[in-house]
Amino acid sequence: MTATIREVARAAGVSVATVSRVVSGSAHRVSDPTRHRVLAAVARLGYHPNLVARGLKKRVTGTIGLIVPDISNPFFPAIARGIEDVASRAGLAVLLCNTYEDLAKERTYLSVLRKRMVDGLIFATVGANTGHLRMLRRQGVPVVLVARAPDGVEMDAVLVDNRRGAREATEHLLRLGHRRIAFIGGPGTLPVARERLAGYRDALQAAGIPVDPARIGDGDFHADGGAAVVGALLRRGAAFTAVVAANDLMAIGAMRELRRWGRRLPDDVAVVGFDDITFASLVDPPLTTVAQPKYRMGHLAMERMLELLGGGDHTPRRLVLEPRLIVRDSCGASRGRASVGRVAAGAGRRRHPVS
Amino acid sequence: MTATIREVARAAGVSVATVSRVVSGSAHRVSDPTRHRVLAAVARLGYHPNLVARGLKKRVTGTIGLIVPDISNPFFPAIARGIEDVASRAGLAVLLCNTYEDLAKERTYLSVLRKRMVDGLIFATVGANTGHLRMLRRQGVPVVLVARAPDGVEMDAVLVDNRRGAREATEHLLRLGHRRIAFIGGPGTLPVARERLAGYRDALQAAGIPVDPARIGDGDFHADGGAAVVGALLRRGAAFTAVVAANDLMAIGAMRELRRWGRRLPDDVAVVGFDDITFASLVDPPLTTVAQPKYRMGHLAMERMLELLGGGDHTPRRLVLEPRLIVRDSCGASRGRASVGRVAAGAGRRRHPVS
DNA sequence: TCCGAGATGGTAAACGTTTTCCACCTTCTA
DNA sequence: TAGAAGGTGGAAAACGTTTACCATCTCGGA
Repeated sequence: MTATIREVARAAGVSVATVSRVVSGSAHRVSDPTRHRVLAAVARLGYHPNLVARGLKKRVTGTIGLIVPDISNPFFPAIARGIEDVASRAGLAVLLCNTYEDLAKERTYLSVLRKRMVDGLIFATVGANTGHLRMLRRQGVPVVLVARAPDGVEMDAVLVDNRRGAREATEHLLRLGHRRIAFIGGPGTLPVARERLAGYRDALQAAGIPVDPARIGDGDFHADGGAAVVGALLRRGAAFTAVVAANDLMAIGAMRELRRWGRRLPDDVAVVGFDDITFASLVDPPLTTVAQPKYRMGHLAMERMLELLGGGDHTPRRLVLEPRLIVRDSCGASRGRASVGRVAAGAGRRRHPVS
Repeated sequence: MTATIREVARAAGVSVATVSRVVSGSAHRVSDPTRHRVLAAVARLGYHPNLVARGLKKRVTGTIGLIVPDISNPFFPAIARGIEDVASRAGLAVLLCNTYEDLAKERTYLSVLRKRMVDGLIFATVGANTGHLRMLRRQGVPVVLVARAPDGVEMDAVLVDNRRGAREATEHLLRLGHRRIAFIGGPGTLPVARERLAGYRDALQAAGIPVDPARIGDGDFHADGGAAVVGALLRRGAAFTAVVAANDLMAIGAMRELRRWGRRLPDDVAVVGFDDITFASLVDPPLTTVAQPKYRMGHLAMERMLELLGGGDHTPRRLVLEPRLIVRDSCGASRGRASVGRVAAGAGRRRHPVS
């Protein structure tokens, strides 16, 4: 079908070695006349080197695998773009795989991408289970984790301080005078979800407010899940004037559900999310949220991957970036109803609790 | 690093052929005792077949390439998911590449994925330029186009009737009594953008309303672009009571900008989008839009790819699906202010034109 | 007892590259 | 004029599989 290097060699009247030298631009010098004859033959036959064969010989494929849990959560495309930009500058292609938070699928993809199909692996997906990761590391496959990492495993990772982010979000609500703050968590199996829950607890405890399990629900990081948790809370008669969601998708779903129940946002209920996906600023009211430097995380993760690929220092490095609270309207702060000063002075207003 | 088939053979005391037979599950029978010895060796050494080598020999790699213009537009992840679900059931991995609407990047990726790195290619990205596509086809690479296809090129494609979708969106606005309808188009180079513009024109002309170029702006399919177009229209003093946007992202951007200018939605200006991305129903007001069957399109495209890969009938088939108007609040229809009947009877209300 | 048919498993040739040697020419220097 | 040095390009051995072909063994039937 496609021409092989052998046919080009025959057409140009040279050896395959010579053809290989001119098309792969190796250090070996080839005289100008031969080079031109080869190039002419290449053009005439429409030859493109077979990358699989090259990969077999050179032991590198020029592709890296990126495993994400859910490509329809805009958070991950944002990271992916950071990764891709760096990768494509380095001439690498990115093989993107979706696990839909399914560990079995993650394992399947892993064995598909196994060593040599891919030069390195970036995971944005891993839950608590780390067996396969350790195995990879033992086999010397370059791996970097991004956005999510299990605790206490020694691997390269680019993360955000989730606990601190959730704490700041909660503290912001506390400063605005809220005392009954609900929490929509992620799947309890995910470390990232547990960390955000911990941050929420930290803030409450620091303010001397007891953590009420009746105001905490487990979501699934999807909009519908966020709506479901809020619905359950309301049906159960839980009382809250504010909600912290463990990600923006759930926050947005929660807002939709709250509105369905006739609650005004942010007057009856304030909402804060996590991630700062593009749409956070486009929903109504614009969502106050804890921003993760998504593009930058992807960027850094891929740069680290490049180092690993280049045979640099292999002692794992954990990069923890700082999240940043972005105040928009969904928390009510911009309406100036409760000034931070007044609240800080202990004059927190009373809102009428939901339900 | 990783064990090779040769080492496994030595460890199990058999030939490489035997190992290959048991791990690749070929038709050739191997006795139970040998099979077990081999499997034991495989497990002991942590052997995984090198897919690159296998790909070289078998002439298939088990991966297909998916080239999309913009992964951060949720429209494409939705299609990707349809593709991936079918692909992964068939044991194929999907190599996803982003071109960011850049033809040069598209060409680069193409040459990276060139024959043998990938068994087939699904394009969701192609503009008017088809040279490289024809070339691919001539070389016998299975290609299927999804969501976007240049006119008059004979290739497999799964599309939506864009012209009709845009016409229906515009007609809906006309039925609601609007007479001054602006249009936010996509890049004029994209056939898909031109088709939607044509649909808008069709509707206006059928209603006997002249098409006013001053109410038409070219966007870029991004939210910011939609906002920019609306901003320019308003600054220019264009008069309109409704906007049709060539995609949801631009519609959402337009809504944001309209609000910045103090316009109430949908009372002052009605907005209709195209695509029905997830967030269309989550913004405020929920966006009336022309839904594309995204998941299904991906599904069908990948199924066609499977047929092509299976060596089935190679005469190109063009599948054109019907779009569906989804009425939400952004067009004002749900508020019942202008009944369809009254408007149809010629009693269309007058809204005060914008600016 | 012998022959043929299965069943089993080994040998070696691909697959399309890259790269290490090595050989041949020039050309320059002594 | 001989020898060295440097510039070119060819031969062939990998890379890790799969698979066509072949050899051997076992066993049942004549």
